[in-house]
Amino acid sequence: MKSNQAENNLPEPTKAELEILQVLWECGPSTVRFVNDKLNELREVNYTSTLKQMQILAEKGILKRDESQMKHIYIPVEAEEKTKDQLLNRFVNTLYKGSASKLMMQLLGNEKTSKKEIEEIKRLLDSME
Amino acid sequence: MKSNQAENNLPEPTKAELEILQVLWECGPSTVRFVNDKLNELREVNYTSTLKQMQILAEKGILKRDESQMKHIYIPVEAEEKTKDQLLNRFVNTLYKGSASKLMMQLLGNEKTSKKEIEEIKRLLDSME
DNA sequence: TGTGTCGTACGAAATTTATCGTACCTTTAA
DNA sequence: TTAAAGGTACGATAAATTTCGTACGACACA
Repeated sequence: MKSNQAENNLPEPTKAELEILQVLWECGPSTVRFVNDKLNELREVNYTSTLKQMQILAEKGILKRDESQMKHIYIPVEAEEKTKDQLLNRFVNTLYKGSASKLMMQLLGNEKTSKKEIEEIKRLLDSME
Repeated sequence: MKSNQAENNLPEPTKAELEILQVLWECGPSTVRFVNDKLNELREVNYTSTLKQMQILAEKGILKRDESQMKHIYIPVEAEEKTKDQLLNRFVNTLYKGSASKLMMQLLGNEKTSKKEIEEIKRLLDSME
């Protein structure tokens, strides 16, 4: 008995589910075959594994699908931005007690964050006036 | 067969493990009893569950422990910042293709991020010259 | 010197997540 | 009109994570 509902309503996608969402976000509504091929560019996955995942995603209400054709087309219910927002919120809450600026500090102190990125961020903020 | 090694060396902490790390980060080196009490302020967990988790954490090399007393004292091996860095990197890579500025944009567009936070971030950046 | 309390060790069950095998239906082309 | 290719459905299994029960050793103290 564990609810795990997001602040709005949809359950948090798992790792494997997120992988699939990424493909759909990048490529738009797709068939299982297409998504599976994409995934196999990175790692080996059986077609039916991907199928099952996408069916689960649909059950959970994270994806909806067009069944009018034999090749079902899967579509994310929520926009990419909205889902990422949820994940980001969860992340900030968990690791930085909800403080975005704390996260920023971490980001800026992170050697993996390039000078170029930092410049880009500044530009963004300036243009926000 | 799944390695799941971070860019440096330590395996990624799981959810339950992260909960424990947070307590240790906040309160410093602690006994199982103490950590378990802390966790129970939020949710019900059996003492031995926490014990087991912390033993696993120690096995994995994420925690070390002082066994000189009967009440073992557990201590994170890596500094809080370093571990969070890893998690943040993974997060940015996964969701934003490694672009910190993309994450920033998401953060700034996020209604949960307050004006006050945004001001704070700007101050940070300005003081970074 | 018991006996209750508090500690660790650790196997095993429960849960969650991920992967796959098999059945079976549809379409297509020889 | 059938065989092959390719689709969905779905239970079962595997793998990873989490939780817990039980055993047993240290210590305090009546």
